[in-house]
Amino acid sequence: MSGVAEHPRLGERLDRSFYRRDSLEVAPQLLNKVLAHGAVAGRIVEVEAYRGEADRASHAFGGRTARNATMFGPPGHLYVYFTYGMHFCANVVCGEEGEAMAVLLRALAPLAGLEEMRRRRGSTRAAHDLCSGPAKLCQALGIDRRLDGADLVASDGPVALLDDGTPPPEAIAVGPRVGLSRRAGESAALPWRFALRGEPCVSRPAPA
DNA sequence: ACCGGGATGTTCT
DNA sequence: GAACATCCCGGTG
Repeated sequence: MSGVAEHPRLGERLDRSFYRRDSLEVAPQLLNKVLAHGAVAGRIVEVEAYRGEADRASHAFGGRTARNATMFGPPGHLYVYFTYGMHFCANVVCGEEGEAMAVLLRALAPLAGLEEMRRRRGSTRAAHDLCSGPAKLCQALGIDRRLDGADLVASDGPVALLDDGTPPPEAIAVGPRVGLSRRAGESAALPWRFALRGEPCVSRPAPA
């Protein structure tokens, strides 16, 4: 049974065709969409595009492995990975199967289930800090490795990406991706991070 | 405000 | 053994 079905007013699921495009095109269009896991949901305010085996910053660089298998699969699925010994991060798989394109979800503005978020994240936290980072939002929504590969399009999928009718953002801040290391090389400077301008829930201040 | 280090374990060299 | 698409807390200015 899907928890999302208990809250149909949050919006309508995006369909497969939404994801079947270059991650650079999908990324800015994910802003203002809604990510929901059960009764807990937030509006997407910050994302980053990763673009397949040629992208030195991507987990897909160097080809398919056990960890990144979901990225090489069909679009419209969730790629969840574990990092730094304690955190999970979530991506949306884009493009065509085998292209290994994805969009990292970096921050949400909390919409529903704030009590549950606070219980998972720690009760002393301000609302704007519940989902203001890629690992924070996974913790707040209860997303972990069990949800790697979850289908975002299937009506009974445990995680949903929804359009709730909010219009596309008027002002999008664009800048370099966050947290990349030496291996990323020159691609670390590419402006593939997108955020809502003036949004308090982003993981760090929007670039100029 | 900024900066540094520790937590913690999976993945890849 | 090193690196890691991070986060949190405690130091200093």
